[in-house]
Parts: sequence; structure tokens; C-alpha cells
Amino acid sequence: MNPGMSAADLSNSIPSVSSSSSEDLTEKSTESGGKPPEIPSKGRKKGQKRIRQPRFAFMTKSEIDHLEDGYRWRKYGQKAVKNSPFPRSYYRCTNSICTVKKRVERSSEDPTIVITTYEGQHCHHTVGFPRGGFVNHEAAAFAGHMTHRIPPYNYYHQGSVQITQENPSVSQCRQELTPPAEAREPEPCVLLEGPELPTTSLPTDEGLLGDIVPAGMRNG
DNA sequence: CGCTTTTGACCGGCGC
DNA sequence: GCGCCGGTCAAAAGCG
Repeated sequence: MNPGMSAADLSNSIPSVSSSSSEDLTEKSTESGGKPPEIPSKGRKKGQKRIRQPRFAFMTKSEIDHLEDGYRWRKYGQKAVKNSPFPRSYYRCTNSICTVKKRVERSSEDPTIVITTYEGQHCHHTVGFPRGGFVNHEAAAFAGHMTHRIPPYNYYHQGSVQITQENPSVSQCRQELTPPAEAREPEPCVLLEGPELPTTSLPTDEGLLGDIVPAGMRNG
């Protein structure tokens, strides 16, 4: 990745959609990995084509890195990334049949902001309320969109935005993410990273949602 | 005892 | 062609 992932850039990237550069990383990640060549049949296939998984990222104002979203995640890696003093954590759904992955990193500018990137779609139900019972409802909502139709109760009118945070004052999140002295526009807290997303204009809720959730799934 | 987390090493892709 | 970087795996350790 490059100097395009910093929080400062993040703010800029949010309104529009993430570029394809970061997307490539995800793609390759689906198969690449450090494993002895002597054990090719461990799950990674060299010749296998990288499958483009729908991805979306959203920011959460929270002190907790790993927000509950109704699913159980197992951490499988952690890496220090450039342009950020905070390490990035990699999680995978504990459900063996589910290939959803999640990346969690803190904003280098606002340590209180956690950037969560989901990749893939859940193919199973949530597990309920694991660990203490606190569930990040917005995250759960997003996660829920993956498999079920749930009321978009927390969506912004821009249709592309969803903000997640523990505090009820959602608008605050926007302010937090808005550069103090920069061109301030209504900036969504959600990044959608898909194979082909419109870059010239903000996608509609249909467009964005469509990238996240199959039409058949979300249609009520 | 089983599951989760931690940590280091390795691989592949991309940029220069 | 080389180096950098991100992403993943696997073994070991820790915890419930």
C-alpha cells in the first residue's frame, strides 16, 4: 500500500470511493500468503484466480479495536502499516464455511477512530451476542446486510454513508473526520470498495448497497 | 481440552 | 531487476 491510506487521505477518499489500488491488495491477499511451497494443498492455490470480494469500510469512533458485530472473529494476523503508528489487525470469521474477512486499523490522525474493512459476505446467521453482549449495532447492521434484509435504520441520506460509533451523536463522527482547515464537505464515514464503483459522483444507496448486498437480498 | 491470540517468516504484486 | 509493502499462514503460548 502506499501513501494513500493515511487518515488524511482517508478523509479525502471517503466521499468518493476507494481506488482500485487498495483493491488489488485484497485480491492478491486471497491467495497470496507466506507458506512453505512444500505444502501447496493447505488452502492456497497458486493457479486459482483471485475472487473479487465485495468490500466496504466504515469508521467507528470507539476505543475498542475489535467491535462486536454479531459474528465471531478470529484474529489471524497483525501488521504494522505505513503512515500509521497503529498496527492493522486481520480477522476471519470463525465459521468455517464463511470466508468473510475483516481488517481493523486505527486512524493515524484520530486514534479514537477505528477503520473497519469487511471483505466478503457472510453466508450464515449471526451467532447472537458473543462476548459480553455488546454488539455494535451499525456494524451488525452492515453485517446483517450481507445475509439478511434488515431495516437501514442508520443510513445517511446520501445513501452511501453509514457511520458507526458507540456514541449516539453520529454527526459528531462526521466532524471528527472532517479536516479542520481543509475543504469540508459532508463526508461519509463509510468507504465502499468494490470492483467497479462510480468515481465521478456519489453512488446512490442503490448503487452502494448493490455493491454490498445482492439485490435479491436487500430487496424487501 | 479447546479455542483464541500472538508473533515471525514467507510470498506475491507493484512501483521505481 | 530490485526493493518495498501488504497479506496470510503456522507454531507456540495463554486463557477460560
